[in-house]
Amino acid sequence: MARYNDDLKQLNLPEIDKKIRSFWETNDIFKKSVEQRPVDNSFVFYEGPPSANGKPGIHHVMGRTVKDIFCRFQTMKGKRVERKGGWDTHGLPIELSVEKVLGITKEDIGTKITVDEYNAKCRETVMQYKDLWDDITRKMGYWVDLDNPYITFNNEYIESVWWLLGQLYKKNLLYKGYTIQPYSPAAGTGLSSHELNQPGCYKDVTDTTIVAQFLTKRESLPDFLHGHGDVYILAWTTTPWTLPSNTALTVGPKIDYVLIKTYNQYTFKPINVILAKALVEKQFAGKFEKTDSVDHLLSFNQSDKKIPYYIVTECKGQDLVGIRYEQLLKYAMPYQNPEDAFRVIPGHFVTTEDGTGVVHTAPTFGADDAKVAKEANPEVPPLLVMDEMGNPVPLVDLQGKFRANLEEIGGKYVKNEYYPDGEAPERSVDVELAIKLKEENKAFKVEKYLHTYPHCWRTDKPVLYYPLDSWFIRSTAMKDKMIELNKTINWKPAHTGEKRFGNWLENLNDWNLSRSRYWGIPLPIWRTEDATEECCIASIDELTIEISKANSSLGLNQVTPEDLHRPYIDSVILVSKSGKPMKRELDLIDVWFDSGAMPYAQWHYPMQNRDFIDKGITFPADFIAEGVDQTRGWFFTLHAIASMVFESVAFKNVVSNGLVLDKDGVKMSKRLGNVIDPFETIAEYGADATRWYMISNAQPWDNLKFDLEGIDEVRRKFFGTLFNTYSFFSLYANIDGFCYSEKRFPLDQRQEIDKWIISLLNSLVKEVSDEFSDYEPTNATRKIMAFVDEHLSNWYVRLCRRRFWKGEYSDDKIAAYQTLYECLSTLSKLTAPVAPMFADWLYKNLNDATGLENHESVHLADYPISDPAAIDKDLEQRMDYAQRISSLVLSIRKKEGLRVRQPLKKILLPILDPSFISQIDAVKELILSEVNVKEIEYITDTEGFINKKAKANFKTLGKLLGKNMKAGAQMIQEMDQKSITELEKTDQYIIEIDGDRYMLSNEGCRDKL
RNA sequence: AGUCUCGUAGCUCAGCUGGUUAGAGCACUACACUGAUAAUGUAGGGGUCGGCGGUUCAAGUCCGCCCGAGACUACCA
Repeated sequence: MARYNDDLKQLNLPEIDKKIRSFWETNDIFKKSVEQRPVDNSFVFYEGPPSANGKPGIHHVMGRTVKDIFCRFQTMKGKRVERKGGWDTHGLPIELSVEKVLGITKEDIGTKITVDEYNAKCRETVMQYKDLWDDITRKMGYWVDLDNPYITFNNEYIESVWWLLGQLYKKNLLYKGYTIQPYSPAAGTGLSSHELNQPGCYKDVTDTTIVAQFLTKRESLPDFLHGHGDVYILAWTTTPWTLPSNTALTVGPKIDYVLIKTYNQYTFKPINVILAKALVEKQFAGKFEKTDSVDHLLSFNQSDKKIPYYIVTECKGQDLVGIRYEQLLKYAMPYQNPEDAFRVIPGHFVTTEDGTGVVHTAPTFGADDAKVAKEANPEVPPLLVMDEMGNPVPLVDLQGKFRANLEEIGGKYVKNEYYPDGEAPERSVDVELAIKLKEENKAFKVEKYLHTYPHCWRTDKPVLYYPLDSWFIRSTAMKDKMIELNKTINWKPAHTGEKRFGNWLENLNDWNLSRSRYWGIPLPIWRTEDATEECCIASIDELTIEISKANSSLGLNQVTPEDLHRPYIDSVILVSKSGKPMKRELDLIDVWFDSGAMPYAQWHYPMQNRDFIDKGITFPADFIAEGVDQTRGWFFTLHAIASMVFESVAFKNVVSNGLVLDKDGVKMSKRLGNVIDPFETIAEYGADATRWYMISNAQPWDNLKFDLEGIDEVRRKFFGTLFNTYSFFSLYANIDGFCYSEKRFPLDQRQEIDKWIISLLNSLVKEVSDEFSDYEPTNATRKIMAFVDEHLSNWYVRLCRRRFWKGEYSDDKIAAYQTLYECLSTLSKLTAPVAPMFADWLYKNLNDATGLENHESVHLADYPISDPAAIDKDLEQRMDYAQRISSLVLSIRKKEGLRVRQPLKKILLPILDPSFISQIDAVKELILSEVNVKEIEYITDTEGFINKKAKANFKTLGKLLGKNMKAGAQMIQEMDQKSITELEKTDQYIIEIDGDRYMLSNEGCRDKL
């Protein structure tokens, strides 16, 4: 006779893990679970590819648990859920780790090591931890196809990416332009924000700051500024070396400004200066004193201790817009439209927190500056000059030196830090300029100032903000489309989509695609030397055709490279329409484009599998999940590419999970040694307990304070209880030989308590399915836990124990077995998405013994469907009464010192309405045996035992009584027995408060005993 | 600096559109059970709901400010 497996004397989750894992592998359960479902009923899931360059951490277990849960759930709901794995193989972290291993820096590439050697090393390194990843994937029970993953460095993948870029190019969404980017002159490279955010990059530095006096041109002044003599505008800078590149002053249109008469503290010349009203006291602190008398001002003498200042008039920033001024330092003029330079423009970013409320604007060295200058009408030109080659260039070169032809500052580094050791001059350019301005009556104030400033993580020297040439995607052109499409996406949690992602889209900038690196997807754009002609290659075939054109036209002998990476692709020369040679733009593309391209590139679309996308078979995704940190990363790039190329969303539902912190809420880091090793955790506690803990403890999008004791609690409390329940069942079922071979008893032939637990079970099935459908796994697990612990184990099994061991193999006993079996079997399915191994172990133990279903694994079974006919809410309610009355009685016993062992004759139960009696009668026996009492006597108010009290129903009465609510509640509380009886009978009771009469009904008062 | 999230018992978390005495689990204490026993059950103590102010008859819940934690974006004269 078939037996229920009872090998395990006590719960051993790691043991179960091992058994089930090997069962899955030998029997190909994952594959079967996917393939048994129809192709035309798919649930599309995208795997955000991890980089195998780092080791898997506990947070990866978290993220992948979320992914796994919904994929497994949908599979059991009958969907075909393909789960193609993938590897992210490009990007800076990989380059950095290679450089670390080889002990080289970027400068060495091309000298100490060739580009192809370097790239070969990257290719090799990127998969260094693949085995660890495959291992954790298996051990944590994450089902994803590891055999056919997409790999972003493959030619097919790159080709799809090129095709996408080609689409953007055709739509005129790709362009080359310059932006201000962090740049390290010492390292000769632009820095990404990722690099800038390395720890220790922001340091406190003391800089020489200048409040400069910009002399306005009289004829451009508005009327109210006339007649005061020379008027200067004050502007503050922490980077005086940018002053020669100044081309505008920016004011806040709504900010209040004042005109002040005073004297320059260095030259003592009388001056009139304009600055923000809010900053007057800050700028005129110390040496200055305010005066209301013009005479006092005029009588000022150099030997006076304090310099007086007098406020002449005030105005709004808007009134200053358009004023022109003399160039402060005349080293060079903008090569284009110099007549539009040196004027006051409006800018909304201006604040009055620091400085003067007027921003010195040098469009070549500040991102805000460049933006506001562009927005001005007419556009303010940046200070660019022509170099020997006839190219427009800023006054500072790529080494961080002023250009040679700039008089005394020519050839000098803009910061002393850039000089080789020991060669820095005593006076930095900043100081030199400060002195010069002081002497020329152009400096209002020179001060040292302490602030944080970013430094290059490699050279440890300050970063420069510098205009660099880059390729951009004109995402701003598609902004509205992206916003509109985002509104159709179901974000979990909603605020990540509405706020974080929504705000990001509202403030969208063009996407800077360029990266000047070596290991990544090359930009497929070729240009002639003079940049007048260009082409964008969208496939390998196209490249081959263009190469042969170039070969015949230019007499070359090129072949299509086997590897599309640098350096091979760099040597390809194409020919333009007019017959000129074209070279590839040397940049690589942002790796984020790689991952955003994954819906298409994973299938080598459109060169292969056209239908997958065109017919919507694998696009868009029904579901994706990743950390919140991907909001501007993967979530955005997926969305941007889908919006721009396909005018579609890329995903319909997205779960963004939070961080995994240590148990004290501190971020895990190697430095602090608070990192949890996922392998150890799973080996010790089992994958299921780990997964269940992570999901049930906090919502996936809240940060999780990861505490091993929490896993232990889940193991004991939840899995332990379920295991014990099963052990209990199998112990007696094996003795009695129950194999569910008898016909299933209809519910109405079973005991009240059987009907009850089956009713609850069906309610649970509905709730849990709804929660999973709604991407709420935490609620689902919490509901299952409550059922298992509170109802199944603590009530059903405990009260029914006797039925399992007492007497013959009777119908009642069989009914009990059937009931418990059904609960356990259903639970195995309900829990399968979260605890796939334990669930399968439980399912197989049950089903292998009874053969009731023909599935070899729970993951091939269908998710349970709630049977509404089995749900009896009245029954659920009266059992709830029974539980509560029992608890109440036990509590009274406790208070009175009457042990449960001591039988009591009867309990008195006050009854408020007659339906209550029939409800209690149905569960009477349960209560009596539970509390060891012989009988229950119902008492009603007619017998005078009950002292009734009425209580206000605040919710309904609040509207009626308004501010008299408090008094009313008090009056109701004090109602006597007669009035209460009266109220119950007539359904009305009149109270009077402050002369106002109110008529109350039963609805407004609630009986309370 | 900005945007967003969070702050409820020693710990981890529930508290729906504002409504009566703010709830679970763990831990702790006491007890019961001894045919689920390296298991199970019951009872109990424990909270000025981060702080201040406002709206309201009524605020853990709504609004403002502040404090603290975290994430992202930016680094700005």
